[in-house]
Amino acid sequence: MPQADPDRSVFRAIADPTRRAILDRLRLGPAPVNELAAAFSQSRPAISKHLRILRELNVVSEQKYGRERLYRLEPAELKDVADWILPYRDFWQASLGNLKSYLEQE
Amino acid sequence: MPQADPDRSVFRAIADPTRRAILDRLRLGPAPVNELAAAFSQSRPAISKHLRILRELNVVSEQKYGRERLYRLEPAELKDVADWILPYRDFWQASLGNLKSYLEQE
DNA sequence: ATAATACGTATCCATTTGGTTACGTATTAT
DNA sequence: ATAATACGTAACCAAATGGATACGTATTAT
Repeated sequence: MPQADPDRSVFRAIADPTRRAILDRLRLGPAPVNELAAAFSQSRPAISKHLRILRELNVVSEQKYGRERLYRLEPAELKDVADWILPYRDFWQASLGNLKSYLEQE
Repeated sequence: MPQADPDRSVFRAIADPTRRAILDRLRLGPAPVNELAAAFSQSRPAISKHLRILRELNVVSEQKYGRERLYRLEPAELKDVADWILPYRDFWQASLGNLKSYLEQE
């Protein structure tokens, strides 16, 4: 039984590098699909599919303006990622601390 | 031409919920494979495959102790996730701020 | 020496993923 | 009215993913 429940979390949204790049672009401000697609060496429908996933996982929202669709960053769900990663912070800070004291031994 | 370059980033490591759970467990301390596998309703080889991916993406390390393999969290790569998510923080804080002032208008 | 344990790996399989081209539709330009 | 633009979606496809079972090997227990 391969995979009963497909992952609906925001982690799937950011798993793909193209989708991360789209989000990075949207951080600068809303953009229509064509502008987003122009930045990648992929077909526009491919970008549309990525946008659909981002939409369904509520990481972006869409607004119709004439024949364009403005895509806008909806960062609320991304907070889940930040929340998940947070407890790990102590670990790499500890490691960096160890490295620091190791270097200072020289 | 579907996908020239497979994603080797840490984002792939944390894309799968089982792997995130493994990492969460390892935050409490190193563990042998059987203990990790016991926590999931998956076969041990399935967990071994997840561990291999986590190993290859340098999110965990393996150390042989007798016939056991101790897996340990290696959080350095996870910092990339934290670094990536960081700039988005301003956005959801802004949204929460807006909500707050909206509520205070009442 | 033999059996049991703790793994990793090989093989196989169904599903998902991420891409493509072809096409349909709403909106704007001519 | 007709053409062009800006999309979304459908159909299709190869590769990747995540699972299972079967098996091999090193280590420990008997």
